[in-house]
Amino acid sequence: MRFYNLVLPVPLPGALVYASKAPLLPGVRVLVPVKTRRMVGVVLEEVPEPSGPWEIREVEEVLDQEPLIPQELLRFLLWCQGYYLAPPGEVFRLAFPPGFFREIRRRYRLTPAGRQALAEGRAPEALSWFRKARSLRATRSRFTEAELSEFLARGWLSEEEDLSRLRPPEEPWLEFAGGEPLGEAERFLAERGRWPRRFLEEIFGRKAVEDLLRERRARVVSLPRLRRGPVVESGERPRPSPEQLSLIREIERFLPQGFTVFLLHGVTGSGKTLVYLEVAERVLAQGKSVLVLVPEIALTPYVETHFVAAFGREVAVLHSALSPSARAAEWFRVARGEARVVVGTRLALFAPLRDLGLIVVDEEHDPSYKQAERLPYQARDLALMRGRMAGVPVILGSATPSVKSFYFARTGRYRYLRLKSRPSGRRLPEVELVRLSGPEPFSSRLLEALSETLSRGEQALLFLNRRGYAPAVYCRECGEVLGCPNCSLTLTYHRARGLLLCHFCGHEVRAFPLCPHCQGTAFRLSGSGTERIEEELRKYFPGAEVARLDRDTVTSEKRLTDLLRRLRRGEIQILVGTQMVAQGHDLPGVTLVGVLLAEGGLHLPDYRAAERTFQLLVQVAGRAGRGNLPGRVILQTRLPEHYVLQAALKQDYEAFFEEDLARRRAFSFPPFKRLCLLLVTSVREEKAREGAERAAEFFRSWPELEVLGPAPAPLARLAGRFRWQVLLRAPRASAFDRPLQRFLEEVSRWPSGLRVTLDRDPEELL
DNA sequence: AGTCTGTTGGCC
DNA sequence: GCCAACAGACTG
Repeated sequence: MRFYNLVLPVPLPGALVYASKAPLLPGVRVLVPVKTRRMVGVVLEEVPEPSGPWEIREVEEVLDQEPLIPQELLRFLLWCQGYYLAPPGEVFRLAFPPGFFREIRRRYRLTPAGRQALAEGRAPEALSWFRKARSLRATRSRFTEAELSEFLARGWLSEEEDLSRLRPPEEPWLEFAGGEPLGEAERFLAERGRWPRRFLEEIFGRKAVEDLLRERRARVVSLPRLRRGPVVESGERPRPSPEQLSLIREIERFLPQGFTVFLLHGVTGSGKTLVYLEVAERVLAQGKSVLVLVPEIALTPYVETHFVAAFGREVAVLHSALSPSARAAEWFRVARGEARVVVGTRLALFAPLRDLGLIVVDEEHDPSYKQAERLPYQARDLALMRGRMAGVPVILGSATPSVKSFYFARTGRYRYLRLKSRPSGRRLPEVELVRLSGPEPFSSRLLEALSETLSRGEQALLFLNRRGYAPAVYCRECGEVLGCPNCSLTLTYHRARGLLLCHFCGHEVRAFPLCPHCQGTAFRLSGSGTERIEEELRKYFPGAEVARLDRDTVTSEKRLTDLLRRLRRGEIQILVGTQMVAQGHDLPGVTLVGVLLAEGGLHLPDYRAAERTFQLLVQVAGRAGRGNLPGRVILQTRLPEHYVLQAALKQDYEAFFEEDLARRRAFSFPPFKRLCLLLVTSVREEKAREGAERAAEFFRSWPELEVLGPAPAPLARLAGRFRWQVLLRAPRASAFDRPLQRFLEEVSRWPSGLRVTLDRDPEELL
């Protein structure tokens, strides 16, 4: 018997030991019994026979012939686990497509006998629900234990284990048999070696494919499904400019040195993608693989198209909008080394690439790289660690680098590469600040600019980071604001839906209820959201077509592309939107960009609020004048003197950076110190407070740590739970390791009813 | 004693 | 995360 440490898909603090007669390689998956359940486990390492008091159970089945997770990734996952102090099962789940690493559950399904009983009316109509296979959990909410066992005893239901989705979906491919290719279809196949039968039949017809098989010019093999990628003509890559070429040379000069970080600073459209492509080509030629991270699902098609044009089906795409089977198939192509380039969002960081040779993080400043829920990891930061552990270069690209990355470039830890030239023929937009006073959402300056733009037949984009009609509603009688009963947030009025909504927990009430304080019936709306702005614009410009782009109007990918298409065709004159409009869409007809409240977001309790606002303003401004016409940007603000607005006015990144860095130095924020945020929540307020006080007390005994708090979180109550927080500060990240470890051990002995979450390197202090 | 409901410890 | 075991409340 041999013994192995296994990671299981449950939030256990460590690995468990199982026995196996056959030797197992680290990184393979096995099926094991856990208490009364069965689960997939991942082999970590062989261990000596343990002498603990528990019984060692045996591995039931080996799921993979070869490890799907390369050694390098395995080590990286363990590092992540140690850094975030998360259960290894939670971290390992990130490294698999949905379904590959999970508990195996029972399902119940109608048998032929059950079907017949239903048809003859002998079985209750409710039984027809089992025409689809159903989980035990879903079944329990509909039927009692007694009913279920009766159905089983009568033979109407069968019980089975759900072993689907443990492996990727496959499909038949044709493999070229060799020799001199004859005919069109055969030449096409010979060029590729093998290709999905489905696609061959689409191009050459069913008969041609059958002929190939009958004449034994090709054979059928089963391989992972190939995703239908973008249709791209290959070989039309532009040549790098002299400026790009010198940067490419610079990066290539450092390739043999292993881990090096490059910060590629260049405006959108300045050709960063071409630099990535050229370096990637060099790395692939050395037989290594390339990982390219993009912040948003919506940006993958753009980057994907360029990479597919260059590297064809060596490119795999990974993001959460792929169907589970598509994601599994793409993932498996990567694990088997069939795709050596991965383009994807933050989850692609954990792609099982073999012989990793390069990591690219595009738009590295983007806040989407930080996962907000569950395990709060920062994919950009982790990409640097994966690069360091694998000994490979990392390129961070951005038009507005994060303060942290720019600081490291300044101090020489990263190599700084600047792409200065703009895409040909495009001038910097003309930016102006307009002071906003009084409650009106529009300044006269903006209204004038809008009518000028419309009269020239051009388009305008207005930006306001607040959806709904009015962000707050006050009672006219007692003056109280209508708040969410579960959260410490005001309810937002959505006029079209006739509802008051909590934007956090989704709580909704019909507009307008009685005032919960005084039973008053009259209300006053305060402030404006995109819905109200849209309405006002219709009043000011009755002839213009006004459209709105926010989460309320854009509920699907299709509606977004429809809206953007209408805009490009000139069917829309004014588009109002939340930050969705800031994201990299190319809108050639837009010559005027208006930001209704440019300092919105600056007041947030977040040391990066200034950075985020500046980046957003530069990005929104970049939407103006991307076609042949010059662009104009109007930033409305109540704080025109603020350094962020002054820097945005001049579109001067370095001015912003210097000022922001000085502030961070003065207040001991990153990059000068490291932070860790501890959140204690409970349905009982005093429990949350006591927990936070105990935590603060605990950390005060560690001399290297500075304890700020405890204090109620800025969002003091969310979804019915009270929230208290403690902020820890230290000179080095490693100073947190021991104290946090000890703390988590202690928390496990605390009475229940409290939830403690850790956020290492928090980016928002909410 | 039997039955139901809510809480809690531990998974090898 | 989830199950089983347990405690306590209520029933007959």
